[in-house]
Amino acid sequence: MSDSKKKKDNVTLAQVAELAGVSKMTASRVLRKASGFSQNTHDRVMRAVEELGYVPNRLAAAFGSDKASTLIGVCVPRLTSGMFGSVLDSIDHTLSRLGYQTIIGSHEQVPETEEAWLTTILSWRPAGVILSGRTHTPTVLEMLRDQAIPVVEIWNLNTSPIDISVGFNHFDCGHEMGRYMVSRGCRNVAFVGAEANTPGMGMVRFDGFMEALEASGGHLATREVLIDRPGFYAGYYGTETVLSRRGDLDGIYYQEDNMAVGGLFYCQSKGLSVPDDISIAGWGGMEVASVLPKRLTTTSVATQALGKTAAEALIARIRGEPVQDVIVAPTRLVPGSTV
Amino acid sequence: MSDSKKKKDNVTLAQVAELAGVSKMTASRVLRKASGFSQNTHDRVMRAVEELGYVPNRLAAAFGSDKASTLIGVCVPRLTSGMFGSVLDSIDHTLSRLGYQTIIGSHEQVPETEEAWLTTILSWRPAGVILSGRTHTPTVLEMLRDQAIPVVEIWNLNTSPIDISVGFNHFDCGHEMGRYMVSRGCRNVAFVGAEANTPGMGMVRFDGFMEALEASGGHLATREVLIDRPGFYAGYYGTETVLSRRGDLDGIYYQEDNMAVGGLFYCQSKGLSVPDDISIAGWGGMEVASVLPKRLTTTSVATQALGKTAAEALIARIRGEPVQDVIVAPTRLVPGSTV
DNA sequence: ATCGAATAGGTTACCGGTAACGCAATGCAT
DNA sequence: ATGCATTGCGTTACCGGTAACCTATTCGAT
Repeated sequence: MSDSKKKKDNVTLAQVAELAGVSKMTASRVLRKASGFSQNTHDRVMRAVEELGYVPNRLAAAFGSDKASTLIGVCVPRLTSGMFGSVLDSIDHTLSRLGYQTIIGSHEQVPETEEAWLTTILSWRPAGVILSGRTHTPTVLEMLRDQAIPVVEIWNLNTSPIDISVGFNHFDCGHEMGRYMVSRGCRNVAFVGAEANTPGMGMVRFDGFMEALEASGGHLATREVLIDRPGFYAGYYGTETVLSRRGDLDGIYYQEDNMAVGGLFYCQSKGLSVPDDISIAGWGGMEVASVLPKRLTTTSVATQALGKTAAEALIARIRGEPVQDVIVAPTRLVPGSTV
Repeated sequence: MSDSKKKKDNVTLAQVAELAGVSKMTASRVLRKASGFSQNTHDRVMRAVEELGYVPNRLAAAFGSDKASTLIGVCVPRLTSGMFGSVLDSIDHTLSRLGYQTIIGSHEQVPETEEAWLTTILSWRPAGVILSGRTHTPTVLEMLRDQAIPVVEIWNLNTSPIDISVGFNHFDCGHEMGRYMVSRGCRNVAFVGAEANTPGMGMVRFDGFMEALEASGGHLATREVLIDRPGFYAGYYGTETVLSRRGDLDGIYYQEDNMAVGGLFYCQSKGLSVPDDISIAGWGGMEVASVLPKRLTTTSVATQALGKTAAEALIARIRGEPVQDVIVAPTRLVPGSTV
């Protein structure tokens, strides 16, 4: 149908302009919906675009103007996690709806990996970046300052953000769960976490948890933070460890739900009754928590809302609209039947 | 420390060249590790880069040469799935290691969404794209042909790919599981799937499963394909449906593991014994399958290998190295204790 | 009728790299 | 000593848009 050979030479704006009988600049104005053209001109340009099958070259646009970039860098701890997957999904949908494209990266909780990623991404002159966590290398801070680029830090609440922060209050999550577990009769509890070498926000929840325990009469009997990534396995084996260490536990708080589920199955395999013999609580409100024979007691977190809010805040800042600097994404303790 | 003001004017290659006492072109050659410079020149340029803190502008490079783009577009069905998350993670790591950046998108199994994404992405003149599934709109095919851009289709095996295909043999997966279930005594089985409106590869597995059933003496009693996305919930309620429809089932094959786990819990809640009363099998080899009280019978699939292979094949093609057109990623039936 | 502002559109220069080409100096075989 | 290939490096043009600036027309108000 079309006259495409091996590799069709891309149609340029100049060709569109020529066919429409206007200058490049006018065609550019029409396509960017800027002002300064008549309805008649608009129609002629659009017809030419249609006829030639013009595909704009954003590379050229972004290069020529440095305001025209619609690239957003997003760096999360890992892509394999359902939680971050959900956040990323939400970010990408929102950005895409607003006309931006997402370049991703994962830092695996290592600040130097984030730095390497940022160095590369900045060479694409993105319109903004979304980082996660609040641990950044000095170089990262310096680069972001030098580029004066909009930044959103997500996941954790950060009261003095680089630019904008949208996150959960992990401390409060842990605190609330601590109080709840004590109120349900837990006295001798353990914490099971993961990623000991590169602690993420799980440790902040632990801090809140500890504070609540101490304030309300509970006691941290032991804790086990595995080197592995959080997940079912880690929860399973972490539970084995803490139980073998202390036989008198009456509750375990896990870094997140998958670990809690792993723990739940471990307890089940040992004939321990939950919550009669031992209570179990997680964090995240992952889907699996709700189809278990016993609904897992957990903190449900709004990952979709977090992503959407973060993306919208970033674009608002890019467009120069007013934005709140610190936004707390909602979390909610959901009592199940495991505490 | 540095003299950064509000917004540091970016250091350009010209400044680097001037400081090194060479021409822009020579500096460019050094940085691209092209040939045509002496060791002495190389050192001087590198010292100038160091001193000025030069950050290359890939936008300009990619724009000026159209061979220099290191942007790769990757479009998956969804980002929230652990399986696709794992593939994406693997792709991103591999691309990053090879010096490329990943722009993502998700199409939710709707070809038109993929088309819209591709249109946008092509305006960035990427070095290549990775798509998933084999359902593409005619416009997508035309655009890819016109741009003559390297393409890898992942996830499903495709014997006549647009360019390169790296995928699982879903048909064989289903076929193998069908034979296995019959060999373990299943006769009257059901299939529970998801995404009825936009079927993905789960349906191909079903086709293979059916063929095996018919060939080996089994019988498909009923099937339920939910509108929802695959997941624990969908599996739970899908199981309720097929069991209420047919009380005489002795086996259920699920589109994937999370659904199977949901089904397992449903059976458990109804006092059905697995596998004595009913057998359950999934697909995917997700982590949760191995910490369950009963190890789920499933097909383990190499998502990491799939991603890595796909990324490597794409880059090889971009670099003009020889590549196999059709690559099958390994899958393996893993007997558990649920069949 | 006159004037200033608003509107429509063109011209020029430039963003920061890279490809293509050219040329001098060097090395090596005859 | 001569011829020729190789190496090292500079010059020029260009990629495809956009910003900044400028001109000509139109229009309403005085």
